[in-house]
Amino acid sequence: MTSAGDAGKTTRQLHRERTEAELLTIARRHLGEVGAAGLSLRAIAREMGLVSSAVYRYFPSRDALLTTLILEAYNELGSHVESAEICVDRVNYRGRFTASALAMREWALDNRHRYALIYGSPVPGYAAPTDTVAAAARVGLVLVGVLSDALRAGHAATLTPALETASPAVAELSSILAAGLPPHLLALGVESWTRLHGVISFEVFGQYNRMVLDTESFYALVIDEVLSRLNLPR
Amino acid sequence: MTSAGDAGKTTRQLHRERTEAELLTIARRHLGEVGAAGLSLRAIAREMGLVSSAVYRYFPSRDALLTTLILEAYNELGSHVESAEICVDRVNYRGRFTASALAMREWALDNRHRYALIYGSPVPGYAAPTDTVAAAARVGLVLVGVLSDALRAGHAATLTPALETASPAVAELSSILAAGLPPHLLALGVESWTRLHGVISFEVFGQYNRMVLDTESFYALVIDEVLSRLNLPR
DNA sequence: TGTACATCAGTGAACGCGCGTTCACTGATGTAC
DNA sequence: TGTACATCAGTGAACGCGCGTTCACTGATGTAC
Repeated sequence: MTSAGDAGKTTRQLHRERTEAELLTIARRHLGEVGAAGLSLRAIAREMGLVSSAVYRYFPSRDALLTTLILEAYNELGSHVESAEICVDRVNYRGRFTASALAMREWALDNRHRYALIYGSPVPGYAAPTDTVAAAARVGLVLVGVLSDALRAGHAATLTPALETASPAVAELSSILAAGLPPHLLALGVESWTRLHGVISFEVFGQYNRMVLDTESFYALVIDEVLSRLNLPR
Repeated sequence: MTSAGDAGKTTRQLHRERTEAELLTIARRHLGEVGAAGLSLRAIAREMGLVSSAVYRYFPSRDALLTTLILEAYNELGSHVESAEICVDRVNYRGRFTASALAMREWALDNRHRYALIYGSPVPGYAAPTDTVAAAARVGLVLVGVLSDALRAGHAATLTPALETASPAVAELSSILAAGLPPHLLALGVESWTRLHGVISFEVFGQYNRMVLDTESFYALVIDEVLSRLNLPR
């Protein structure tokens, strides 16, 4: 039970950390079963064998718990994608993009309710704090990073006239995300990310029922389409 | 208050129809204020000045009411897009596609909660009946119809090798949607639709906050990208 | 090492709320003769 | 046109449920001397 980071911690601290972790584990599972709107502090407490008010020693309110879960979901998705991408040879741009895209879908399918939590309809009555922005941007950063590296290596996507004129639409992003990437490429990156998200959300939310039979190969097809638009070298 | 279709109807029937319509109007507004998960029969009855049990004379359960609202939303979105597309000169394929795409976004922004209802996270505890499929397909049908007409006029999108081999992924659709359209074009159509949806859902659900500044021109850019992929004649 | 006090995780009862759904009923509207 | 019966929209009370949050409390753990 004791791990490296436990040194110098009191019994109380260790206990608190373990309880909080267990609380989150159960919350995560409940989220997967009933969805965000149905997530109940009392139900979580009940399952832990705690009285409902005890949960308030760990989270000041239901909203605070939700915020934690949302941040966690963004970060887990982010690191899932990051660690898939990092395994690919740096100069294999297509491979890096493909690995990222596949990791996105994989995480979404394994964590449908959590994907819904962060990308689906906003939870009624819940207002997301602004500090989720950085966590939310991680996936986008990975994709844009590939484009950025490819560009530095001399591989650029074809620019259409519309792309050049409309590019200021995503201007503000450049400061947050990827300094040095020209705005039209950034716009293309955001659009590519959106394309992947669109397919995933249609699949996860059941819109492809009785429409797209083999969602996996359809996703592969979309990746292929995106790659050829981005003109990444083979 | 009396309309053309009222002929031969009894006072009771007329009253019932008016009450049901008012019920739905209020339900629609509540949906826009609290979202699907928070929609409450009691709150609707309260606002109508009815006792809560009276609602059961009109809808056998909360789920039945939700189903009606969902069907209604699909059909309204569907006819909104259809009537935008029908106004464009038949041989102006780009115009027809653009008009449809703009109508999709327009409806979504004017009906954010209803868009969430049909395309967002599934409502917890609610199981959608299968008869929504036809209503859900209407938007897709419009887009695919444009492609189909363009093809008949001799304009076809470029096929990539991946597109040809992966095409069976959407095979079943062909029977439902557009007989006569080759599967790869159908796949491209579904992908185009998904692209539009991806952008709209990111915008409606707030993912573009602090990322895409001018969502309207970004959407225009995406339409442009999709059009050039589809190779529709100018 | 031992004692006195401070911290704080967890308790249990309570507040006040809203929800979906059932059921026996009343009284107005509709229908058959 | 008038009467007798059937239909059915709306009532009001009730059932049983779950929820988030507050609050004074107990008792174990931690800390300062």
